[in-house]
Amino acid sequence: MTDLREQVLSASLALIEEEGLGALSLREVARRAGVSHQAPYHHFGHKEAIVAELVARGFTRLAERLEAAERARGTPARRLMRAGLAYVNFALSEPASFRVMFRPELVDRARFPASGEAGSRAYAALVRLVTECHGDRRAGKPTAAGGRRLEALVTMHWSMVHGLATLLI
Amino acid sequence: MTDLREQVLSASLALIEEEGLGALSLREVARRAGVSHQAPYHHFGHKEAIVAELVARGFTRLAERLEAAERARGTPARRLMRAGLAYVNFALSEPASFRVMFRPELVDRARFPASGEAGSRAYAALVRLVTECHGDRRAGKPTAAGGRRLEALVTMHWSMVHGLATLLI
DNA sequence: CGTCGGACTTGACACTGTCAACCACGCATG
DNA sequence: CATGCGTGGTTGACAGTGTCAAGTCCGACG
Repeated sequence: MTDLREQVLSASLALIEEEGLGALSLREVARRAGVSHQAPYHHFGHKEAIVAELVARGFTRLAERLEAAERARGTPARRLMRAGLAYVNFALSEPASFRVMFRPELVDRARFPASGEAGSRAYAALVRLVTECHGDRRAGKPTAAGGRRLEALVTMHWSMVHGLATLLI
Repeated sequence: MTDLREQVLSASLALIEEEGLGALSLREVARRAGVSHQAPYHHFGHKEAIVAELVARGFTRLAERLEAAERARGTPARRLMRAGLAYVNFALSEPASFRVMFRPELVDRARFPASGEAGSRAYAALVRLVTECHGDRRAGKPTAAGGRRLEALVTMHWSMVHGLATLLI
């Protein structure tokens, strides 16, 4: 009724959740919002812009959850564990957002910088968590030499928890 | 010219490689093969069937590479490492296949069992490699109790190498 | 010779994203 | 007060898509 923009976004998310990402159609979304097929287009310009906004908001919410885990009490390892759980929980509670977020070819991050920034924010939280955790802990097997070892560690953790989340949904 | 079926498959792969997965269109493929827009349809029935065949062939080639790594000489750990390299190399040498293979919602594995079987074959090779490797090696941190520990280990390795491969392309 | 089946074509349909022009209304300004 | 204008909305069109239906061609086989 009131704020069509929000209505379009939530209808898109619902549609993705119900019928899969391929079924996301501006016209169907408009139909669900009870509005003509060009009304959403007036708010967003391209279909890509809708997806970009969904991605940006999703990453923002994910970043918030990770940052909350960061502020939790306990050892660094415990905080990292909490963040991993938060990641998986996010994927389970918002599968539509999660799926759309990790489909980089859907939205050109150069043209929609907000999406990229939100993603970077979540990634930065993960980097902090891992560095903090491995500052006083030795790594299991020293993957490689040089300063890129940290990056490799982050990739390792991220890949593991992301793979798990993907398998669960 | 001769075998339209093969021509359609390779044209599809080329199209995905050039313009991304979203641009895969039966009609464009037909155009490239210099044939009417219904000729491919006659060979495959649905668009999904083309993708399913691409997926099945991709997984078969990946499985072959993993099995080759399995037969290599050296310690189990070395063989596992070789398999990981083979995995990443596959992703880099056939990025179009790789991308289409790990998009489960594109092809319904119940309706196209060949795709699922090829995937299982690759997964089975990975399971053998990991079990062989961790039979005489202790795990770094015992993730959980019960017989599902092996499965968790496989997921861990697979997620790591898959995440790496995804990041590289 | 006939006919039969597979490979292929042409033509249509509903659907999509997007462009263009048009309408209604609230609001600041001449 | 009238005027113009931007904002949110509409209808109508266009090219492109996947898919269905019917027709055409041609070689193999009775």
